[in-house]
Amino acid sequence: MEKYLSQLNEAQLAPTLQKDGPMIVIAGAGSGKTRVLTYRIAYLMSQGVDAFNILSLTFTNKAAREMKARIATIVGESEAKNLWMGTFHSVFAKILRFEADKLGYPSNFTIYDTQDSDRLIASIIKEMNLDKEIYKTKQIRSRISSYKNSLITVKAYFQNPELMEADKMARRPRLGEIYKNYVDRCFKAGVMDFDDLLLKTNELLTRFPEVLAKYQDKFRYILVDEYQDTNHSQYLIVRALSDRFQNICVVGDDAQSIYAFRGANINNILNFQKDYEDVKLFRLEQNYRSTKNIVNAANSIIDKNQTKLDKIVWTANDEGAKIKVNRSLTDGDEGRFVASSIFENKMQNQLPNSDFAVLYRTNAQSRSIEDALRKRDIPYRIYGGLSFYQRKEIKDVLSYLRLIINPADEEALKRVINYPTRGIGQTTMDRLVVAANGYGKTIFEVLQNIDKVDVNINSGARNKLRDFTTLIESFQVMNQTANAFDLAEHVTKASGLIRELNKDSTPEGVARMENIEELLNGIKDFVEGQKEIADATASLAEFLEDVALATDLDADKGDADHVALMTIHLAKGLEFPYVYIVGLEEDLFPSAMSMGTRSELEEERRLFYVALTRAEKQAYLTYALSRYRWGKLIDSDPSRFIEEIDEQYLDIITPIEERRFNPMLDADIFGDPEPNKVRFKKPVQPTFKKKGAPVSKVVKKELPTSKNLKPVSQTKGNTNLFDGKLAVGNMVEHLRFGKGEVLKIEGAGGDTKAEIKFNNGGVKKLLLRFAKLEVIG
DNA sequence: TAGTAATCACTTTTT
DNA sequence: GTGATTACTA
Repeated sequence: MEKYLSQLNEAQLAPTLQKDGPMIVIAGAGSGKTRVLTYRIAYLMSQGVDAFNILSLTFTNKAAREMKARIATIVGESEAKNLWMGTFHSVFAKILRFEADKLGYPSNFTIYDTQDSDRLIASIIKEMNLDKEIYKTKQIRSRISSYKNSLITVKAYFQNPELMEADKMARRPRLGEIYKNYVDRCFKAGVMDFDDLLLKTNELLTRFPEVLAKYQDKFRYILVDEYQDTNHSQYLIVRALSDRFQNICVVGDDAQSIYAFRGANINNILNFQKDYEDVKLFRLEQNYRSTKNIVNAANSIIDKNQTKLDKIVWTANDEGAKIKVNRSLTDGDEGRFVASSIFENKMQNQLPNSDFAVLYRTNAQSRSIEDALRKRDIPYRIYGGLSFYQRKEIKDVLSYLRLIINPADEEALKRVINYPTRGIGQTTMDRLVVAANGYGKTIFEVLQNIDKVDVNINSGARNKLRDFTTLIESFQVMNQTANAFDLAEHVTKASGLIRELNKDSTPEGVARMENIEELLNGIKDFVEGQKEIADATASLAEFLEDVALATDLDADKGDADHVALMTIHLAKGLEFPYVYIVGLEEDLFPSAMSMGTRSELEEERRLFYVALTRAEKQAYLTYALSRYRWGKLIDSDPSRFIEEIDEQYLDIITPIEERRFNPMLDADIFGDPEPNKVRFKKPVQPTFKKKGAPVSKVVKKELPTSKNLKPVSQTKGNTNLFDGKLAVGNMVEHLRFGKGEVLKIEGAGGDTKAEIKFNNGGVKKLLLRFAKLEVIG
């Protein structure tokens, strides 16, 4: 232990050795807080505290795993294993599973993700015959979510005239009813959503004093990381559990509070000292991560915020290079700048790809960066966005598995009952829902008694329903004996999922197939790791829980060498030698939706602070003068955040100036006489004739108004794919090159080349890649 | 009911 | 620029 403690500086050592009592560590960015947490836990154990009595709540499961591994090297694997470590959601899901019967839930409850919640809310709104223009699913979901996070139950809602009045004013008087129906349906389905995992934990701890006492006694030492991002519900859990022994250690940085939108309450950290008696306060202010330039620049930004704790972050590191600021014409140029800059830095300094990260405000921004990196053959990985487990094909498999574990799971059932198609249509489904609601039973129970219940379903459909029920029941039988992997593999085959996917030989279809294989491999790994657990049901349920609560970062195997692309939110807690913060434009960052109030803007500013402090050696800030947003080219101004940085830390590659028409900069690369006008205000949706027409037959048609082309398939939304790849519909807006004639098309698939003669006389050679066109000649 | 085409809704961030 | 939903047709 001694030799580890000697690695800490004085400021880090003090909180590490503070064994008992309430304490708060205000830890500036890059000040080694993870190290303090890790060593503090190891120290506690060396002082005789039993690992079983320590609860450590982290922000991601990955962080928990890494910390645990580190502790294991100090105190030994077998002891470290006994620590309770993980996110709030995963730790309390485990406890809830154990105590489920007290709250009337089955211990095999399944978890609804946001998409499941949305679908359920949408169907409730439909069943209630409400106007979906007024009752917007996502808005309703977010209302319900914030009620839950503030511990406003349905009952509390109806006892609170103010809330009801507020919803009435918002023209949604029946929101309470939707809330009630939603909660009832989840309960009946034996399902919890993300917020329930916290809400129900609170309910458990308040309603059952003996349960509270049990866990208070168990978790004698509690540590909470990223305390600035806890919401009210989490706050109450921590308070309740730590109430008896008061051995509570919270770590955080108010300057990095960036989750207010999901209910995080910055006051939790600001007021911690008022919540407990004799709170010891520690500050970690020395930054070990970044250069002086970066640290000072970051300080100069956060200074603009009014709400903050006193803290001076400093560093003894080198001065370092100034922060480079780059302006581009378009988002495409911005991507190319980032890619070539990464390329140059890599070459000059012989660096691995993993030294680089590109951070952005919104997931949608990844595309232009991706395209540019791909062109330069720089390996990258996108984190977040649509995570692996949210992909359609994966959710389909998981839904089968969920249904096996918990046949009451309504959303899982709705998802798979007719996929692959079995002739069970919307009408049948609607009647089943009506029957289930009428009998107060779950849909699956209705299915199991389909011959005894009174439903208006003809015998053909009945047979199909019976087949489906039998199929699921056979899976359930298999689940009694088989392990999760064998079962899952059997399910993908017996359900017809594999057959369905095999029909699709497009690259996307193949990718979906590979994803399923990857999922099966994941289950296999999980099973191997769970060998000691005899109960197969428990292990499948546990796998599903892990999956439901996994973050995209958790899935990172960390082996491949790639550039990381992610939102700033996801980058919290990470660090990279080279960081590119892109899209620094007004309305994008700060987001147009967060400029209404000072507190919103301050949160955006903290977000920028987080982004900048990820960089160790060099930071780049980039912005574009115009950018494609929701398919249209939009002009943009540089972000105010760039100007807020003290100039002395910046190296402006391109001057910051207001966006004005500038013939030098704005000259249209396609020779468009009216460069500032978007030619086609509304994209013309070409309609096509004759399916599967060979390329050679149709290339002479006029773009984009041609009525004579026929897309081979519509694989995604309104992207009309022509002969696999040519996106005629997109071409109109994307290149705004006006009408023209296709002279020649060479090749097919991802590398199709097309030569197009435009009506203004120009001839361009285009490369079609990933349903996008790029000018190559 | 299944399959295809058109339209909608989204873009703030996530457990 | 795209996935999801809805509308239409066979």
